[in-house]
Amino acid sequence: MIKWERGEPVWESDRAVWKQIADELRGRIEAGTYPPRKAIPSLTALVQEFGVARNTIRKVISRLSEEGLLRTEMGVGTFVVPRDDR
Amino acid sequence: MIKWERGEPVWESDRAVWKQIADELRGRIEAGTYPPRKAIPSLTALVQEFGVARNTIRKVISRLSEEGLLRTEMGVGTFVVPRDDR
DNA sequence: ACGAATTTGTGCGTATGTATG
DNA sequence: CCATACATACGCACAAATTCG
Repeated sequence: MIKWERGEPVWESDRAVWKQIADELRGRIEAGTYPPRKAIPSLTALVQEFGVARNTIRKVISRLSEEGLLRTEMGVGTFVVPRDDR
Repeated sequence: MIKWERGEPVWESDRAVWKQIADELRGRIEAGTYPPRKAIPSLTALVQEFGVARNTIRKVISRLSEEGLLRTEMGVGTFVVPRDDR
């Protein structure tokens, strides 16, 4: 879980930022904060929330997609794959 | 298979460059041009050969690694995974 | 023990293309 | 036409790990 200070995430120095964000989003998916079949926030929104570059968020989405947790529809959004569909 | 003209690769316009390079390297692995357990050329070497950006080659390596064809050791190189180990 | 060279890893910025609404 | 959103591709800088002299 990411620690926050003054509205800014505090990154652990010994793990890649993208991995920390991936864990965070994975947690939100498991917790239902991002519900099944619903779109997660847009790339831009996640970039703003975590204060990182586009490519970093794209790497996270890419990884979670490989894990089967997310499915992207070009030009539409990125959606949480229901557990039954994985 | 990538077409070459005057020492420069000719990219098909309807497919992503990184996919064309991925197919090329996959072919070299299957053909034994890049033999099992041996290191493929370095990122820098591939960047020079294909005349593309580092990130583009990294995406190719990343994909082929996901497919189980390659295995990377940081600071050492990227190696062809023998068929028996896949 | 040290440092340089090599190689892969991470992160950022930017631009352009494609698809949808 | 415009806004939004994802896809591809370029460049740059620095970090981390390994190898070798």
